[in-house]
Amino acid sequence: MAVVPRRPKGPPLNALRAFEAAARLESFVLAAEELGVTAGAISQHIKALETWAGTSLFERRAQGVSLSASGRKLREEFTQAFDLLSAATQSLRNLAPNPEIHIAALPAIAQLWLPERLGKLREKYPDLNVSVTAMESPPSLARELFDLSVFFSVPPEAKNPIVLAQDTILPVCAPALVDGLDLESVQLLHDQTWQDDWLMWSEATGVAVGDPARGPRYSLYALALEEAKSGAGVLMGHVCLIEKALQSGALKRVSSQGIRTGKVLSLELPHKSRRHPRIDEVVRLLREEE
Amino acid sequence: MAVVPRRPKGPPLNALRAFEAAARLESFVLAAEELGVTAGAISQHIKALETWAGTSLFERRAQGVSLSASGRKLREEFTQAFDLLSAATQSLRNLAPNPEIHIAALPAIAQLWLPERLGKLREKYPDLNVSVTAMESPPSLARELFDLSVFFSVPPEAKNPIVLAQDTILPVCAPALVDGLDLESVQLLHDQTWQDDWLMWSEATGVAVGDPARGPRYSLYALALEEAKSGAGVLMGHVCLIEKALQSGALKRVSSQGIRTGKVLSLELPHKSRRHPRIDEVVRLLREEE
DNA sequence: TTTCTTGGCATAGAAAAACTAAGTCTGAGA
DNA sequence: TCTCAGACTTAGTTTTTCTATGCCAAGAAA
Repeated sequence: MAVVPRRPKGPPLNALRAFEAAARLESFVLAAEELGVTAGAISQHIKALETWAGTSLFERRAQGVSLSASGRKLREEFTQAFDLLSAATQSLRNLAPNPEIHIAALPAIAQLWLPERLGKLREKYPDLNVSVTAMESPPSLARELFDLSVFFSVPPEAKNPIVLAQDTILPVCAPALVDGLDLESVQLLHDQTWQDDWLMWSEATGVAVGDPARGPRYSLYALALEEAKSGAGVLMGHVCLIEKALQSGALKRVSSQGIRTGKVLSLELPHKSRRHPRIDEVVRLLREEE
Repeated sequence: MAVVPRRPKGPPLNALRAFEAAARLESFVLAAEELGVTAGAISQHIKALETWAGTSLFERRAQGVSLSASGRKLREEFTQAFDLLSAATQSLRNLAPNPEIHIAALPAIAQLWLPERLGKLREKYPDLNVSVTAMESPPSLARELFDLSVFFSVPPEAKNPIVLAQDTILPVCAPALVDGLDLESVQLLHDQTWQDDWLMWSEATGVAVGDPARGPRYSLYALALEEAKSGAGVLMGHVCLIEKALQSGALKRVSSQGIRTGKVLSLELPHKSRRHPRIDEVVRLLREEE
């Protein structure tokens, strides 16, 4: 009692941030991904915080963590605080004379859809400073420092998406393969993350394709596309991503029956108060309004 | 253009905290003190942040820094964010089974006023876990993790102070010295931070004391008090701090003319939403209501 | 003037924190 | 039963952060 220690320090800020992310996502792995570190780091942060607070924050289960009752109450407070902090940081970034425009997109979109548009953008506004980060799932724009994101989503999912295109799929292959093609026996090419494209198309059109799961899988859609161009098989093409290959004749439609997947190519922006000063120019161009 | 780097990281959180403190206090030195580090550390954080943002945040002058126009706009945002964060941290701390009660006080108060009360407190609630930190100026209770502070202040200064006592001063000395004492020639004892006590008293009472600045200075009031007890001279006594010495007879009043300094001994609490669950018991006892 | 004091800057080295990598453990589902 | 996902642990490394020191400039004081 009545010791006189040095000024008491709060817990490490990074540990608080780790807690907030883990609490919001209810997963150390997802939190780690959002913060760009390994899950082990998150685990350590949480442990440090639990030690500091003298209380346990998560209930560890073998297949994932869940917030303990006490942790749940805190989540809201911390999320609010870090949202504000993130907004302030965005303002700070926008102070710079010509701040970079950070775009987040699905790898396939980043490789196949964006480049052409960004080329035009650069032509029109040569001073803009754009960078693109590819990732599997859309970042929280309230938290991460992106100025714009382009992903596929099912419509009621996002808050205020700007719909750029419907996602329409139809099979395509190299011109050499197209004559006398038998969809029931030819190799089918798949993207890792869109494994049921073939099944969906076959069911929707009634066209028989044999085993819809046969054939090689690629971790990148752009890779599958290259393979298709060189005649490795038939790819289920997402129209908005293969426009260029169709125009140039590098790929041909195998069937004219395109179907909608129900997803849309959607563009999202952060809250108004934290938008990049020149984001409107970019959005207008991406929507092809000019 | 269109590189695909790893997930972009924001600036280090600690740098943001340093900026917030420096911006609010408009001084690296004060910010360093608040955060419990050296000024050099703050300087480095700010520089890192300025590099990250590509903009300068402070205008450096030889006798201190001032916020640049762009920095000023950000201050409010960051202060809000860190206030929230600090509140959330407080909630976290209060989750623990029996969280410590952190008291901040002026060194003199921590040494001379608190101990007796804390003794009673311990007697009445033996399970309470109290710690005391001495510091020269009152901490921001919205920011630092204190549950209660006791300082001298001039009334309109604090937001919601609980006034514990008026600050009344009068000269005291050891019993052996009191007979035939000549205030114009005896040694006067001073506390470093209350150098004008003697002048104020002399002017208010009209009693001549010779040169009011003569005699030794002590960096701690408790030290001056000990010296007075052992007969080194006459101390300007702050009544609320020397009650015990007067009661025990270790010190005698040299004059019965006490005057008010205009300051009050005041107790402050953080905002309601972040108070320690058992703070009311402590406050009641410190106010001597029970 | 000259000197002193205050507040900030730069740098090197030391200390602390954060991160990764690799292996372990556990429960769920095939 | 086997496999897998998700979390944990630990050791070692890398990165960040901090301190200590000396320096400099401008205002205050002598």
